[in-house]
Amino acid sequence: MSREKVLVTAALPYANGPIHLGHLSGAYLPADIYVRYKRLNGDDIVFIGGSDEHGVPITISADKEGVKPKEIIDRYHNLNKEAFEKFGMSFDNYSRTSLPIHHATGQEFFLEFYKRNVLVEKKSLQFYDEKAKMFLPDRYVEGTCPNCGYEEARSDECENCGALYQPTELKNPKSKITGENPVLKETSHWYFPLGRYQKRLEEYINEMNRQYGWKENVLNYCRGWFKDGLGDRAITRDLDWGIKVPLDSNEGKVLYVWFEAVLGYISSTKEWAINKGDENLWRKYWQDTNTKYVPFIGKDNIVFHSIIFPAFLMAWNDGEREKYVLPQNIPANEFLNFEGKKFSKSRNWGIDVIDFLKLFPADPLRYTLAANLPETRDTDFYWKEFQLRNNSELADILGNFINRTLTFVNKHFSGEVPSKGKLDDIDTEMINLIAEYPAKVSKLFESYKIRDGVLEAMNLARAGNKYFNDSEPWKSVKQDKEKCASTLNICLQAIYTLAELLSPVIPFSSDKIFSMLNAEITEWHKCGGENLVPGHKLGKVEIIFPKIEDEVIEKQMQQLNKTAIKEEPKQDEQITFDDFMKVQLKVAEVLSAEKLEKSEKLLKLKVRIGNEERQIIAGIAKSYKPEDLLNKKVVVVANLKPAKLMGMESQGMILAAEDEKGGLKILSADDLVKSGARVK
RNA sequence: GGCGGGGUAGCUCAGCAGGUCAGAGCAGUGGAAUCAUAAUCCACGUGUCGGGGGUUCGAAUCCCUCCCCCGCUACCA
Repeated sequence: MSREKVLVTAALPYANGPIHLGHLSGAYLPADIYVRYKRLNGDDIVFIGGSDEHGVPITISADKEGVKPKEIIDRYHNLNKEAFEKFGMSFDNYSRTSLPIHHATGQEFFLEFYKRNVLVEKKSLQFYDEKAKMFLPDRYVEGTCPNCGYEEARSDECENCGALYQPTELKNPKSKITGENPVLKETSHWYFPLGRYQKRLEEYINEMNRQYGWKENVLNYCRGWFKDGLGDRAITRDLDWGIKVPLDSNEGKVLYVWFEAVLGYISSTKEWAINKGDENLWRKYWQDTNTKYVPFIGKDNIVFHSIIFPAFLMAWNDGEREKYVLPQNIPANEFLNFEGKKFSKSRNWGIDVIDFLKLFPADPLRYTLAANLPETRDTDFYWKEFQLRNNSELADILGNFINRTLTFVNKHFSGEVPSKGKLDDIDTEMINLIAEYPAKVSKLFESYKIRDGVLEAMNLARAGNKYFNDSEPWKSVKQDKEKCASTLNICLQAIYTLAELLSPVIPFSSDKIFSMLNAEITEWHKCGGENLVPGHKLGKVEIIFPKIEDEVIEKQMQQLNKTAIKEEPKQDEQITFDDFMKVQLKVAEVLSAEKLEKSEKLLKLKVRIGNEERQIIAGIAKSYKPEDLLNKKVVVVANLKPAKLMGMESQGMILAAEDEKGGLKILSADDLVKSGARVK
């Protein structure tokens, strides 16, 4: 196969928290295995990563801790970089989007689009803090909810009653920064017109899929987006933290993080080129149609890499300047869950990479994750499975095969590779089998079936054990030393092959195996041949994969359950009489009812509770016609906080129960009961 | 409610351009062997492929419908 030029990127982790095992499974580990394999395969490959360091969540974290955003991003950038290094990620460059080179790249794209009139400008009213001299993002404004009177409501939504409204409706707005009353001021923002590229994007994806076979999950996500239709997306924000919009008239504006983060791949490659001493080297990858660009990501990132980023690059390529390559394939993975549930920082469910690697070496984790990558659907990480993969696969099958072979050679052949003599069928079959492996595993890796490739490689260790057993060298050593020598020679070659085939997966252990063999790794396609010559002196034997004891795993599981934050109380939890009496159920009489336009399910009702009249919006239009309800006596929750539905205030809730067919039946009261009577 | 993803052996998962597709690994049972980290090797699975209906000569694989789980989301009451 001819040498390929490959550009691999792995999703930029957001520098607002530590990465966990799920991130590794989604993007980083498969990317790293692929890249390590491609390097051995002799391909011209560059592997790019970095931290995504802009955006509002980071400024909020900073505010919460009373520190500058820089402190947050430095902390997590360094933490995650260290975690990646310990995990064995072999990035050629791990950059960060706060660097000048990235700011320049983001601005260059913006200006290019701006000058060529690709962008659309839209004006809107937004809160402006005159003291701080800045526009305030939604989350920086607080005020009194126009609906329920809650005093700490956000500018466009109330956390208390759930109402949504325009910022102009908010009462007593206050800036969270200065405490001053902000004024509404006109601001303009730039939008990227994704819709203009939809047709070309669809063609691009269809063509790539036709040629390279994209994954079903990726195609489905794209189809969903296309079906809804792509619209304009704002690419600027009124914020201080981020890349400045490079226009004089746009003081105080930055590029929206989603616009510039994907460009981080490009700027990180630029940084790599500079470090390499050739500042234009990055162009050789990004701006050459022969490059195979493969971004590894998790499913949450599909839209950015299959639609938005390609649209940017198309827009750029429509101009006169050097053209960029678009992704050739996007091997996005689903998610890894943890012990049956989603990773959750707030519930303290899961484990961070950095913490995991304090407890266990990287390779058993890499192998366990690789053997169960969420390539076709969500999968789970279980502590028990981790132990099992380590003990019964890495230690018992692979480790033991290596150990039994090497100790045997040490004992009977003074630690030197024995020569092959006359071969039996079983020997030639094994030699042929070994020789098939590099291509076999290669084929799977090339089609991004990383999991299958890893498991297939491990099968060679199983075959090795079988061959060893069937050949019975412990017998032949006494009766037929030549046959015994052949057996051990072949086993050693198999170990060499295994060390190489598995080196992308368990690089640290692979190095150890090579040093035990006292040999160097070779090109991928050669590793299935005879790489250890007779008489070659082997290195010192050691145990590569110690077993993990039950107690160690149990301790982790206990730890997890102890620190996990309990979920909501169960539904069958009992409540006290007082609890029940907090809910005021009253009989109400329906005075009028009408269907709400534009709503499938909602009816607007006027009811009388005693002397009081109320408006209630009820989601029962599918089961009742307005006239069915007139003068009916129904049961309502009288002290429910009002809520806004479809812009109409609902001041209560009508009790209804679902019938067998999924329709709703209202609970009605006997005619003798007076309106306003308490139900208890 | 909408959208998306799933429901296949005890467990974790493959298979899903319809015809050796009823699978792998682990666990379990029985046996062989003893070089090795008590590690290996061999043999053994009657699973309604979530339920029901349909298309077809033939469906886990296509269509319809229902049930359940997960994620995102909404005019949840």
